[in-house]
Amino acid sequence: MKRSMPTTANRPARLDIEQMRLITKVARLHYIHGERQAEIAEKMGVSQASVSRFLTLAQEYEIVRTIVVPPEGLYPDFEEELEEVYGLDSAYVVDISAHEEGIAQILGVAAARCLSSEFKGGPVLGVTSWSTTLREMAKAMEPRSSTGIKKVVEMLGDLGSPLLQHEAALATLQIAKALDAEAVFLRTPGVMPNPELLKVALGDVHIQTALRLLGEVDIAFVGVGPADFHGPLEEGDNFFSAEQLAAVRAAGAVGQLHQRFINAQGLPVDTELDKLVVSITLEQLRHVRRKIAVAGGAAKHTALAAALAGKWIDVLVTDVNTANFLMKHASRGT
Amino acid sequence: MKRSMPTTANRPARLDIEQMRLITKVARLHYIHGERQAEIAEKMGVSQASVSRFLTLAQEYEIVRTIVVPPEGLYPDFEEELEEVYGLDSAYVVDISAHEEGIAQILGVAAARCLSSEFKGGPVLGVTSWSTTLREMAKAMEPRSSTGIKKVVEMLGDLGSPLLQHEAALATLQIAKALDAEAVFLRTPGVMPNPELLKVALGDVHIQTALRLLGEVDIAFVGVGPADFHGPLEEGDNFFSAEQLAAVRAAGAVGQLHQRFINAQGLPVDTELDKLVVSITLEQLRHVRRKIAVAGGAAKHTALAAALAGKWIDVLVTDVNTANFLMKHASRGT
DNA sequence: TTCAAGCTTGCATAATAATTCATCTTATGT
DNA sequence: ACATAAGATGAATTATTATGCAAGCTTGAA
Repeated sequence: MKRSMPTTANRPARLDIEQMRLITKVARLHYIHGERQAEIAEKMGVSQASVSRFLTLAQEYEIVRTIVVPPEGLYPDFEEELEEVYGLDSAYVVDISAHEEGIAQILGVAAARCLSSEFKGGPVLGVTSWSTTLREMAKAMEPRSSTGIKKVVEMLGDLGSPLLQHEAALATLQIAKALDAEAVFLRTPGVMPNPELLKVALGDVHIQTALRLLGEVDIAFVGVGPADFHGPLEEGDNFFSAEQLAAVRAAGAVGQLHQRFINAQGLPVDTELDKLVVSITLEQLRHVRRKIAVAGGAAKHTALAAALAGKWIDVLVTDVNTANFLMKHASRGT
Repeated sequence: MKRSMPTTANRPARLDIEQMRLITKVARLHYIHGERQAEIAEKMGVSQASVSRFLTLAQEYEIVRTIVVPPEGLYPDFEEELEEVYGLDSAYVVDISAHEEGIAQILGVAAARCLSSEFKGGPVLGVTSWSTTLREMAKAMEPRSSTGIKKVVEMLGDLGSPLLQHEAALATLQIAKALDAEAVFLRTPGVMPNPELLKVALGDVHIQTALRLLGEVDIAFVGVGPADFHGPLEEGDNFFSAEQLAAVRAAGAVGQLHQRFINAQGLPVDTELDKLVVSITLEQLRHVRRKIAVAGGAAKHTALAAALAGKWIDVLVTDVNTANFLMKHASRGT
């Protein structure tokens, strides 16, 4: 574990399946069963040096991933208060003060960790993989079976660049695989230029299947964001124009859930834009039993407060600063 | 990362928040930024030893977790479980769905690895080339030298049509060639109509040579099948009659190894039929050092479970569905 | 066939990490 | 205040892991 860490994993060409098997086996023996390289080497009839090299390869191919989870329960007071004030089923507040960068990664990892307690029953899980946080969560998820989840369905069409779309699809697949469930994609632009094009898209049978499934979602990762450009999005790619966003803000929108706009009280802001979006509707979202939001960072403060006010969230995973803001906001409001 | 791995993380009492932050920070510096313990120690003004201890704590508190994600199509967890539950030397599980047509090749590679890696001293290899799986394997085997194998001997006489017999002989030859060994054939009907004809066959000197060699087999590809017609066999050609099979099933047989019947516990089912078969006896098979079974498919599930129960298999190569069945079967059994 | 380029492997060893042990701190009972 | 035990800490040591290098194996061209 020396200098092979720079995370910038160069992705060499695909390897022989036999090689992969070997690497995986070695990785499991070392990291899961805790055997020393020398032991493994003897067992497999190779040199310790080779075992070391296999483990390096395992890192490069991301067969092994080392994740650092911010410790849980450092802020029990915040968590209880948030649950109390906003009527949440549960709140997770993580500490990001020690870490300059990568809030999305930290939240994602935290979310992956609290999955185990949240996932009971419910055969259909809804995700929005275009969110950076959720993609990080996908990476940090450990494969496990016997979750009740049968299907993992995307709740929002494509946004952003083709590269981003690809990554989103990959993340959905990773989540599905980790839960031993089937992935259902929603491969169509998430925001259409005009209502007619949306009608055309709805003709596709795959799209129809996915959209029908959105009415049966049991657990959803709610995507919360400001009524503005944010994250990896820019004007141009499958998204609203600056004018459209300005207009909807003028109509009172302060945030959106899967690109469905809401005002400060959490009520839907009904505009024409709503007819351009391919995503779970607020009406459908209302019937989801468990709505999980994983979000943090100053940019999302107001939107989160709105979503909470509208009771759109059952489980919140956020950072301590955001928790702080939300508490102050609540006391100001009342 | 020495011997603190046993997963049985004892959960020490809750720690100070500052302590937690410190540990998290150290963990991130080390695992995410890849800094050495000495660097971190200097940066934080403590000794390298302390950093090491912090990292150990991080493991214990599960602030760092190392996850192993098997590549698509690999099932190391199944393999380990099978080895554990059935006391196998090694198990090899392949993905059927992904490589619909290439599965035979994968099995071949697997078998070749079993042969090459573990045995130096075993000069006699036993095969049953009438099995479809084994013939496919023969085709896929790459020539390799320096296996200790000197002779490849057929362990079961002819079954099925003349064409099939020809293919079987060819497969035996291919395997022998690939291993740079001598092929010893057993060119006589595998199932005789009556005991007298069997005696006649035993008069042949070639047959005698082959049968004598069966007592010295070191490695065997065990042929496992149901107590029924199966594979390319039909009533009529060198095989039991439907009545005979029904009778032996009534006597408790659920499967057979080279046409020697066994019951659900893997114990021999002794009937008259045993005197009609020209193949390695169960008694002889028991003394084979390495018994390799390459088998899959729903038809063989029960028979495989029986063979495993009777400890007739040391190395198992199978498909993921069969592995699944075998695991469920094992847990039901206990 | 022969040769060389390009890989792979294992040995020996350098680099890194874990542990022991003596020492120092701190908390607590008397 | 003193004694004592429990806990931390770091220097030195031991254990483990990574890597430079040369030898061996393949492949492909001549």
